Amino acid sequence: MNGFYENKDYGSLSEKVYRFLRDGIAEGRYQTGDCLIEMKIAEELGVSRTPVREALKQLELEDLVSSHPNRGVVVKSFTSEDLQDVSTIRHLLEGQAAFWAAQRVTDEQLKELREVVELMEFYTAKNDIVHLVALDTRFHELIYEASGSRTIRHILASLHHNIRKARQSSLTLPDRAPNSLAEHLSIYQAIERRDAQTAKEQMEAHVAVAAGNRMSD
Amino acid sequence: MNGFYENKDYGSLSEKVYRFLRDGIAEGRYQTGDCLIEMKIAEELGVSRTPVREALKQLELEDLVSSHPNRGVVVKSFTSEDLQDVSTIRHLLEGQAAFWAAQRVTDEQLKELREVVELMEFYTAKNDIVHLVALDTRFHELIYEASGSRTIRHILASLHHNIRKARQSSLTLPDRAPNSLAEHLSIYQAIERRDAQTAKEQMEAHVAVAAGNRMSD
DNA sequence: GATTGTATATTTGTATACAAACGCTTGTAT
DNA sequence: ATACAAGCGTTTGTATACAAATATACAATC
Repeated sequence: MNGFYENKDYGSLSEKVYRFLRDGIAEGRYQTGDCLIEMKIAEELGVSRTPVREALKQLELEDLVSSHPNRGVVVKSFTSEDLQDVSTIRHLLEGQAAFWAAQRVTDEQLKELREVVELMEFYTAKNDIVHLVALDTRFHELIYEASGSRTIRHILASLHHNIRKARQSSLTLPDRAPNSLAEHLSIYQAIERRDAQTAKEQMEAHVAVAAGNRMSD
Repeated sequence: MNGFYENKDYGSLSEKVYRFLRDGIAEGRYQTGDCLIEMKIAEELGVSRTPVREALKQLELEDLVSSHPNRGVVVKSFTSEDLQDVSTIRHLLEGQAAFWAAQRVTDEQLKELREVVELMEFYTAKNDIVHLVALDTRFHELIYEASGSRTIRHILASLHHNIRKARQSSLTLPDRAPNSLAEHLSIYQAIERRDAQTAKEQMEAHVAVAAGNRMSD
């Protein structure tokens, strides 16, 4: 099958279609320039056009596809310059998120962050890349959360998908894990002692390195 | 009437409904916490639920409303902290946009920018606030354009609506016009001589002041 | 009196039917 | 042969009908 029904079955059909298409674009199953026809997708997935339309609308607002009126939607292209720009923007925003997180983090959030870092130490020792990637994502999400800024969370979540697509061909480099751990630890420690400026600088350095060799998410 | 049919009649119905609701939220016609019921809006506007759904979906993705499953969508609240955060984020991104604009601007775009600044001089002398506000918006949009970054344009356009809503009660201060002109001129000059760092700094200063007393858009 | 179960109303989620717009092909006239 | 127009097929845009989910009100039972 096409994997559609293997999705978790929580969420509405629109949600499922959305995830199916979004992942399809990120994984390259839908290529740049491909035309996404509502009817075809609906038939393939065994649903009606309505949830497909909603999914396409969402993709359009996330800038992953562009809709030509009465002509269909096509998968947008991402130049390497686009990717570069997204990295820079993420650099700016992640730094600011860390800054705010240091100022606004709650004890509960700090505890969660600490746990993530400790797990990172554990899996780094075992060189377990799969878990480390998941923990990295979790670490960053916790910081967005701790920043207390709805807007920054919103923007970074939206950028996430662009990054995924842009990154489909550039592979993860595993060797960076130990360095990555040290960086995460520095960020955590700065936040723990409420040192906003340092937290920001450490995060900027971390994102800059990650952007350079495409490791963390 | 409710003003819906006074909209320009280009664009689809969904577009028109979207603009109607978005402006309604920005202008306070829909208050924080209000429930937006598809059927009611559809009846009020004399359209079916389908375009209303699309409009609500878009508003949700712009973070202006939140949708509770099977309960309806409600207009989100904006705390003063949210507004503060949006200003900071805008500060960062506008600075970066100016930086890139200085590096990437085309002669054609430079000419347009110059024309806008000259018009600003003209209307500042006449103290014509209405035209100045429009020109200010135009100036910033041209810089987004010149930055060549699709992503930054996308994010800033989206923030624009949040800012509009958050700002509904804080009025425009007219006295700043002469200072504002000088700031725009400095930014333009830095871009003209391709001085990216200065363009960025000037823009950041400009946005910071504007955020402080709510003048420019 | 409090709690729980059921019926009902409200609202969203999805499917389908129909209309309008656009591109493309084909046919005809010059 | 080429230019232009008419017709057809494809695809989106919109309306409507129906199904599913949830809250609410009310009654029954403990």
